[in-house]
Amino acid sequence: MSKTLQNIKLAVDAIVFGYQQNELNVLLIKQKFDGDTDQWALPGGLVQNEESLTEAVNRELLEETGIQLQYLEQLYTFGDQLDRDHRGRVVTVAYFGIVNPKGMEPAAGSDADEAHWFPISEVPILAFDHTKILDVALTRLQAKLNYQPIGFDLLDEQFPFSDLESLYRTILGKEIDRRNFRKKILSFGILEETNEKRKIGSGRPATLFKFNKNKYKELEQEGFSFEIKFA
Amino acid sequence: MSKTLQNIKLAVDAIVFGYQQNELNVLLIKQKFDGDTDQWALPGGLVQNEESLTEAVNRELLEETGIQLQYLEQLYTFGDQLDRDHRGRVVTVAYFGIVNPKGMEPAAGSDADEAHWFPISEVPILAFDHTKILDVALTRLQAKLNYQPIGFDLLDEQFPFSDLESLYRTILGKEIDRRNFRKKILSFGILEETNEKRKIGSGRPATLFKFNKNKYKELEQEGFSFEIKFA
DNA sequence: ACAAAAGTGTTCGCTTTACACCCATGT
DNA sequence: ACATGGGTGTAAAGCGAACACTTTTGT
Repeated sequence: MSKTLQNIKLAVDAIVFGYQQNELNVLLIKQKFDGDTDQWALPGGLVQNEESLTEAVNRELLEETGIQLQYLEQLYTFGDQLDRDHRGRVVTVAYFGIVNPKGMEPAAGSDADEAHWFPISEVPILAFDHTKILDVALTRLQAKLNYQPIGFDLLDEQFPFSDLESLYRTILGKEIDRRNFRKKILSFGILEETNEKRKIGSGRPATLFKFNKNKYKELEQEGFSFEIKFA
Repeated sequence: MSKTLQNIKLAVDAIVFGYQQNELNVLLIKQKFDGDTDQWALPGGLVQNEESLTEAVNRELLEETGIQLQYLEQLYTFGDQLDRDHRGRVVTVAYFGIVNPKGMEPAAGSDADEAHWFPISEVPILAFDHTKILDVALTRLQAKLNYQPIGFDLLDEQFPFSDLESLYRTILGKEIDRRNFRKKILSFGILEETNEKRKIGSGRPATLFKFNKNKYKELEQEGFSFEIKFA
């Protein structure tokens, strides 16, 4: 076994989802290439020698978009397509995160010309294999919605029930029964009713709820599991 | 942004589970280090420049143990612990697979002194962070058992129902109700009853079943999902 | 005849589903 | 008064959980 020197670069990419105006959005940057046409891409870049993968992805995200997240989850490592990056062989570890984009306006950094939220339905063709990566992330997001209370991270701290409903409807792309949905979620006991109401134009004002994270963690420890099924 | 040359090595590791004599086993190799004490480790090694990750892990597995699998699934990429390998910074992509060890006796290759099946309960302390990796893989295996028909890959082509029962009991580490389990599995319609029976010593001979993979794929396409719950 | 393993149904409670009308506010 | 979105209950069906005796073989 003669060993030639390994010449593989290791990168990280971040898929950050946000939810705004009844639409699922994803954070993209405009890549500046020397002498190449600009293209939109997921934020990300090469891992540095002395940083962990988690550090790398958080750093890249901050540098390129100005956004910081509390939590990014490892999604998948893409390294089977040898020519996925024309600059040489690059294996990338993709992370995904979700955030309420309110007050999270991206500020372009040094690596990127621009950083923007794109509604999922309007995502342009992406650089490298990022379209595929986004697709994998989206599938994971949809799956997680059913067994983890991630919906709350995408909403404001206080939200009317209808926001949660339409979030599920939007991301899963199916209709859900309002009554059954509300009953189910409330039965978990992880939502707190506030005294505030939201009025928007006409219609009855909605009671605002907030997610009780401590209660959720407590229940989780007792073996409770968040789970929503839709036929 | 001054770029220093990236000096990170990329490796793959394989966690291969087998089921034998009512015990879950895992495939390990004895690592030969020059001037270092021998240690048991997961099969794996550095990715070569011109091969995909999947190719790499299959190649390493074949070289080190003589075993070939049809399917290895990506588990997780371990790269947050900078000193996980004392030979320098190594990020490893772990894959896991399951196999019926019958007729899969490991043959040690050039990289490894020996390769052996170890019952999970008797796994020694492993090299690097392989103990942790194995732990992650085990958790995943237990989870998958409940929503994918992987149990059948661990058994002989034809098996009595009791084998499947004890496989679940062993891997999940809990008791299961024989009647309910059988009812549930049979209700999926993915098992075929054969005309053969197995007798072992005393006791009523057991009808042998076989897994109908085509039927399963068909049903899956129609939206059917294999799912077993135990309280 | 006894020991050993395989095979088999029913009942109860809970969860899921389907479904339609009234309430509070703005215009 | 009407339009708009919020809020609510019940019945039927399906699923999961609990549970014990009979059958077939070897010794």
